[in-house]
Amino acid sequence: MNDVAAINDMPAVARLTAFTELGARDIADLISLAGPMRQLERGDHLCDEGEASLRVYLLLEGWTASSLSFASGARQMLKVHLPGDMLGLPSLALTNRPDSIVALSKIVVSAISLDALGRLFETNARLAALMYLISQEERVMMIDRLAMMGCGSAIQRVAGLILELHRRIMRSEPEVTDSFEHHLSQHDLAELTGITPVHLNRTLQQLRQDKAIKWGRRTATILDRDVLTRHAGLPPRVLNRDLGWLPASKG
Amino acid sequence: MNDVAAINDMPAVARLTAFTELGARDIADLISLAGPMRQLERGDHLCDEGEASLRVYLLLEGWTASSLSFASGARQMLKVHLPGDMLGLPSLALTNRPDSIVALSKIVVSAISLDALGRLFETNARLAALMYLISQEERVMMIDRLAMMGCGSAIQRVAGLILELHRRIMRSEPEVTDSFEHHLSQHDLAELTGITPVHLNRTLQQLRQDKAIKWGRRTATILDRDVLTRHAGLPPRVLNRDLGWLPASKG
DNA sequence: CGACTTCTTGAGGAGACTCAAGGGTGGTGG
DNA sequence: CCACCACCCTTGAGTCTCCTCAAGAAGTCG
Repeated sequence: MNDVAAINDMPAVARLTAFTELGARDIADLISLAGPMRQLERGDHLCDEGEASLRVYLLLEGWTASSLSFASGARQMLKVHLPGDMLGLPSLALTNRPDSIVALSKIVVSAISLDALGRLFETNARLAALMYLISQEERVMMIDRLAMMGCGSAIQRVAGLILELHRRIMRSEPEVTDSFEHHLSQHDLAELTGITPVHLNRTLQQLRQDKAIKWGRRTATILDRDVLTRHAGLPPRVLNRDLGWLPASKG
Repeated sequence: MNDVAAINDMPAVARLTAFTELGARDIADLISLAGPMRQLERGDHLCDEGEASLRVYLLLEGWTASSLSFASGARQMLKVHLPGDMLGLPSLALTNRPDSIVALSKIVVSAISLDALGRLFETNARLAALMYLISQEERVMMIDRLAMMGCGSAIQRVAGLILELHRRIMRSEPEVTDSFEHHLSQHDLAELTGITPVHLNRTLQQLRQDKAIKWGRRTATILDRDVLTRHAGLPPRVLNRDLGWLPASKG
């Protein structure tokens, strides 16, 4: 079982164990979710807005982004997904997907059938509750981004975004310290922060001049986290590991 | 049991049946979640950001809003909650609440203990999956608002917000058509849309001049939904009722 | 009636946008 | 290996939306 080996040491498991320990049975149930794998290249669309929402994916390798288009043609990039993230969950609630999912690098995803998801709720309440928690964590990330979009100057948005990215990357790749590889063009950053590419460029340069970051085409470095944090203006979010209310593990 | 009667015909149930039918057992399990009730007046804080997140609430009557403050002192209002909404769920994932919850009118809430929530996942997989779905629906609403904050002009944001509010109110109060009661000052609207009160006022007047809406202190009327929709630039979201994958109801 | 909050209106300024053009960088094919 | 092309980044100048500051009108409550 190549798939199992691939998933076992994967960020998808780490995403859950960030909250609490998993038993062998839990990990087995989690792995059993994963269906057929699929590879895509940078720029490929995994799915498009408006489509029926029949499937959910687990991102195994690479980066993707979900984005949304307005009638006017404007596009807003909603979120960058890193390995271990589930893709397309919000669509479950709707008849048609609200967003498109595009590969930002070469990626590997595993399709998850809705039936498998339904079965998980029946057979493993602890995992189900953990997935619920992850949904709430996603909501918190949206909350922070929404707040930065509403209140924030360009520099605040960019600083906040970089900090969030760095935090998430560090969680899935413990060897990463202040430097990390990324797959975002300045155009992508602009769509994520809701400012124009031109102005994003000037904003990045201001952060470079402040010696807060280095931002290269593929590598970014955080030079002064304090300056960034001060710009962002939000406290760091600490995951709750005090989860006595969760259903007990079955082993 | 006064509480039961109060909850039985409540928007909280409607929120779930918007997706699928519930059995008597499901409704009973849902009602058993509800703990002690609490009343607050407009302006009261149900909970404050930074606090430990020990409890979740179900909003039974009235309107609340969750908001978040920056180090700079700026405040962003994240969401308006209507009767039937659960309050404080995102906090479950964190040690400290990211947002404050404030009453926008006289409200009645019911506290839900985390233990009761955990038990629900063990005893009623269908309800658990439905609550998961509602979380995804909430994420979609955040997605739309995030997009409007990123791409949108002031008028676009305001139009989108009013449409969203109206849609949600109509769902919980079927007798409402184009006019509805609200509990939002212009200052609140400004914090929700991320623009200044002064500019919000001018934006409202523009919408009034276009004969798109009436916006009074307590009553709003949608005069021309098409104009609003065109301004908002997003398609309406239709809930998915094709949910064969959900665990079966136990009766 | 008076004190308060909320809404409205005006004028000037700043941040972000648009349009436009020039310079790097990486990839492809001859 | 070099030439070419496409894409991405960078920089400049002018404009517009939205913000800030400030004061006045209108509605609300005791």
